[in-house]
Amino acid sequence: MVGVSNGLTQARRGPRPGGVDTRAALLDAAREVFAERGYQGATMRAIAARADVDAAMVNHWFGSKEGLFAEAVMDIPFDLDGLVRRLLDGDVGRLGERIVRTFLTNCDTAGGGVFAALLRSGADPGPGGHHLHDFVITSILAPVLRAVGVDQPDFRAMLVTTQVVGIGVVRYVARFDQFAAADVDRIVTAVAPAIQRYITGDIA
Amino acid sequence: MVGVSNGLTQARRGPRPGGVDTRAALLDAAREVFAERGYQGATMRAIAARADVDAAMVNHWFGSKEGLFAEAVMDIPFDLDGLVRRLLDGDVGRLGERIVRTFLTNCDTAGGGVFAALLRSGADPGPGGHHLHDFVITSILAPVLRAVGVDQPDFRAMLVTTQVVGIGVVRYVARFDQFAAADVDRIVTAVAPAIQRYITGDIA
DNA sequence: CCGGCAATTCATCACTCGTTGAAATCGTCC
DNA sequence: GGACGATTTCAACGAGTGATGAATTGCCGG
Repeated sequence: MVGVSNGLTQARRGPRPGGVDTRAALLDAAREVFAERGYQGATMRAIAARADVDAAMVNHWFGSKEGLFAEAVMDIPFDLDGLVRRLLDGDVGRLGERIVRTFLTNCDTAGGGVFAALLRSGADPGPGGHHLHDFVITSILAPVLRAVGVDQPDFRAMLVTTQVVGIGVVRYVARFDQFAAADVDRIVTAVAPAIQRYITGDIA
Repeated sequence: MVGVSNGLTQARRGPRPGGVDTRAALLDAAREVFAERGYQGATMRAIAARADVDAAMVNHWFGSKEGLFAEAVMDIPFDLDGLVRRLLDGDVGRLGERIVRTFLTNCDTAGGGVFAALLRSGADPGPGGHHLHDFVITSILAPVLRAVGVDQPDFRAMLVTTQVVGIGVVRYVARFDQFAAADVDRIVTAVAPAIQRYITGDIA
């Protein structure tokens, strides 16, 4: 292919008119492609093509493919403290419900692709190998479970993780029809009691 | 690298003495590497190296990388009917326990790598994209749930899948330490009631 | 109006991938 | 024991990868 947006004539070099934000376009495209194809499967050329830009821009703006991945997927500007606080704010007996609902609504709106990218690439060798653990458990669930003050907080956090990650895989990665299309409330109703039991129930 | 087993001298061509089964060695190596690296990440050269054999043997015995994957991972000689029958044999009230235990013991012994390979490669673009669904749901859980005779069998099967797949991801793919090392009985005790509720409990 | 800086594209490099065909070697049957 | 077929390794190809450096262009301060 000769150009990027046009296959016949060569695209003009130099800055683009209209002050378009190439960096941001690359970040968006990267999240999409990483979510669809995983870290290895996402080629820089495919990402650049989706951003309608030359592949060399990845190196120009992020230094390397790994740098782009770090900024697009792992460097989530997330208010972790606020999230933990919101989860803990309310009846402990309904914490399970808040966790599922928060997870689903967050992923359904903005971060759906981010979770898929994180998980898909967590299964890849490459950067971000253990960031799923750091993110889900170390940063969120373990603090929450500790604050609740139950026994075996780490094992309980792990149990909650299995259920939440399982939902994420089925809904956002594998995209099993019936579950990917299911209503958030329906899933919350069905799953929340199971998670609640992992948090405050008898598991030993 | 010059040879395969020896970096200095060239390995002798022609059949190997002692009637070693190259095909089987390749299948075993393929299951391992596919499980570790996913479909794209597993290179034919890496698989062949683990089987201590030249990469061209993959094409000789299986035609292509995809053929090897199909036979090594997807073509599991599994007694599905027998599995379904064993699950249904016994108290319905303890079906959840049987499902988790069967899943864990099967994966811990032989098929651990197979599940990881199936899931990792299910997240890859490549062959075997929807075989996770066909295997877990269509072939196993949906028939079981239908035989039990509850309402919403498909949705219940989906819920069970989320929990089982989540355990599989955390234990065999992401390998979170605490859960990968956990005792089977401990996990069964903690998780079985949740799955049992998905099967026979109130979820709507 | 012009000089420099930043942004963008192009051409290309070295490397790895899956695949292929030929050469070499072993086992077996007559 | 000699020929033939099956098995194995080797060398190479074409495509695609991430990365790099030069060439080109627009924008902004003087």
